[in-house]
Amino acid sequence: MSRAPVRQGRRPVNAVDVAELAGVSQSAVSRTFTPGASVAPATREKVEKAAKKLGYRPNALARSLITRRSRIIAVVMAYLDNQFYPGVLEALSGKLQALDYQVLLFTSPDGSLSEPMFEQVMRYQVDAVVLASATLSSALARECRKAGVPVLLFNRTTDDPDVSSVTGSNERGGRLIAAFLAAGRHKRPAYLAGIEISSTNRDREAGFRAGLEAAGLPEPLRAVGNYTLTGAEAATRELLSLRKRPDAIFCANDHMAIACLDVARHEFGLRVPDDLSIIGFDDTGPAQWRSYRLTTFSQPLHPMVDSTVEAVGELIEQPYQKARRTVIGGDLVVRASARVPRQGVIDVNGRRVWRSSGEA
Amino acid sequence: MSRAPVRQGRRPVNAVDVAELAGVSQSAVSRTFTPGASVAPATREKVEKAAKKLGYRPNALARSLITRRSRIIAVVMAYLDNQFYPGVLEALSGKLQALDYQVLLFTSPDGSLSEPMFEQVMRYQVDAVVLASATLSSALARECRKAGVPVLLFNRTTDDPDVSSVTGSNERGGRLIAAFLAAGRHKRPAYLAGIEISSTNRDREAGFRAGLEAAGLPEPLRAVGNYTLTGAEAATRELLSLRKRPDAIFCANDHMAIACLDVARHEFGLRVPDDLSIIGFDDTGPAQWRSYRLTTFSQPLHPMVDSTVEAVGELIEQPYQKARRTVIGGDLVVRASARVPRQGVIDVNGRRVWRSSGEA
DNA sequence: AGGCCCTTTGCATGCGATTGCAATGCCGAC
DNA sequence: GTCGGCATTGCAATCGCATGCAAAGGGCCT
Repeated sequence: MSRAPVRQGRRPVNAVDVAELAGVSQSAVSRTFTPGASVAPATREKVEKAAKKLGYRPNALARSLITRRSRIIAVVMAYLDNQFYPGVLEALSGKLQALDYQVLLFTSPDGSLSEPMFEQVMRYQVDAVVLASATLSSALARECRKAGVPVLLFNRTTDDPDVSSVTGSNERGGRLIAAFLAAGRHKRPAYLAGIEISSTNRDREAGFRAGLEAAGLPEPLRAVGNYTLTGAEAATRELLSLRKRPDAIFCANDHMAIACLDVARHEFGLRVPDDLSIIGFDDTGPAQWRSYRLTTFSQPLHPMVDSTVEAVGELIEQPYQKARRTVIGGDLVVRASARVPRQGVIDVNGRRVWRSSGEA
Repeated sequence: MSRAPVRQGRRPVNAVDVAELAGVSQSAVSRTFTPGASVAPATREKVEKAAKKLGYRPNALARSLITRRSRIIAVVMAYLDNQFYPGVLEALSGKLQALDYQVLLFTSPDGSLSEPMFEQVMRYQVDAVVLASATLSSALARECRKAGVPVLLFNRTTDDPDVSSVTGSNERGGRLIAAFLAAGRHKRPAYLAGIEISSTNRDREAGFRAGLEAAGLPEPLRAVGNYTLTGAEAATRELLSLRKRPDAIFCANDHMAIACLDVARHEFGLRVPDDLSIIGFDDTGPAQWRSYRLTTFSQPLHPMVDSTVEAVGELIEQPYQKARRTVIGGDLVVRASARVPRQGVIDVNGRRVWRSSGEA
């Protein structure tokens, strides 16, 4: 067996090499690899043959230098242990790839886009930045605008009115959950909060409180889980150790709801939903697992991602248009972790969903 | 409030602009942004002030063009719903970022590196390719070598002796699990297979069979789950519907073990581990959740990722060295999904771990 | 004061492509 | 036969930065 031919430290082949072999100019080579450029079929054929022979591939970096378009999108993520985000990442990456965009991934331990990380993002001339699960200081938002790089917030918003975002219906979800609990004759609701300053937490809680008040229920008991498993466990213990414990806990996301449910069942020996109702948010994979069967408000992955990709495309074409804030609808998916009201549960595409009487 | 200044479609600032403002040459600007270059402190200061004023950032793409190093690593992934991989991705990305490498993410629906995707990878001049959860045809491996791009297989191997890889101890893990089941007096073992052609599945099964034989147990019953949730559910139903059902199932990964456990408990009403022992592989997050408490063989994330990063670094420095195949050790972590032998369970850093008598 | 050496600086070139412009060639029409 | 027009093609400039080389500057020693 002979070893495969190896280009040991040699200069990689470029358009000039191909041009020489094909007996044409370097421009011709460039044009055969540029969709829509003017090349005679015969020329194109010669070039393609030479290119294949030499193993030539256009250098995307050099191209970006001159076109000022890298076709790279920066995606900033954290909390990949919350199943919601791997799903987002997979969908986002797949859809961007289909449009011939590449994803440059940045992960941030604490969920914030740090200054040095931001600097790297900018150096790579990305065409846009998608921030999922990362807080963006308004200083950095301004930096981006200054540099002409569109930014899109995924699953969070900010006060800055010039920053576009795509989110689920956090406020409405919280409100609906309150109504659902009220309809299920719960008396002592609790809220298990995520990261206090996050917009998702703020909006879900605001909706929940508004809904409780509208239903004539008391203010919720409250503990903070910071969107982490251990945080949620501790918060659950706190709530369930109360003299008068809650009969329902709305957890600000599924990730925490799972921890909450496990603690309730296995540490406190409670039956769910007989002794305690637990509701989540997101409808991630594990929410559907047989051991949990969470009742939860869904954030539909694909619509959210589709909308994100669309918005990114528009922002790249027209960087300075008005910010667009897209809110994607969701449903209160009824499974087995919360007591079910007598009325309002309907069937939608094989899923059980709850609609309050006030809604269509 | 005045709007932030916006560089509407204007040329971004480059090193020449900075040089002019600072009253130095463009080379000086380049040097102050190149670690280790020779610049007088006074010059550096002038340049830095000018750069800050103009909001200058070096163009990494232009730099790559000349240095022939993009500092971009392509990472190819699939199956992000198996929690093992998001963890890998997060760790890998974090560690590469710390070394000033960027991650260009490619996701592949079916886990294989397709031809057009490969083409994109190559066009972006990545310094190396890490394939996790993707099969690499040996044709493509040869292409990479030809182009001088190092490839590293994560959690899989290939027959090609020239391709480096980092894996867990699949064979040993399978063998140890067999010994563990034998020590626990199980009589009818079963194997729930992953993707048949994957190296992980092959090695785990080979080890398992060897171990069973060594222990004098019969060949395992067998069904295929293809590393998917629904596949594993179906496979479990198949196994548990057998006239003489198994008393232990080794699932080729945790992802499937969870589906297996749920089906056993909730569809067949079996008590685990009293009626049936279930063992997984990977020790991912959900394996530790209270509802599952899987006994499983661990693939230690950080050692595996560290080794990967190290190997990538070496391959970039010395692309044509001999392939290195690293195998990272793991432990049989004892939790509650399998009957525990009387002997051999010891405590390691607060984790219960099983050691066969044949081992150190 | 002169010479030597080391540090710092600028000049100029090149990395691999895209693209406006002008030149070329070929075609049919008159 | 000549010319207009269109499709192709090549030339050359350009994108933003790195870097070899030579020149300049400064400090120190004799």
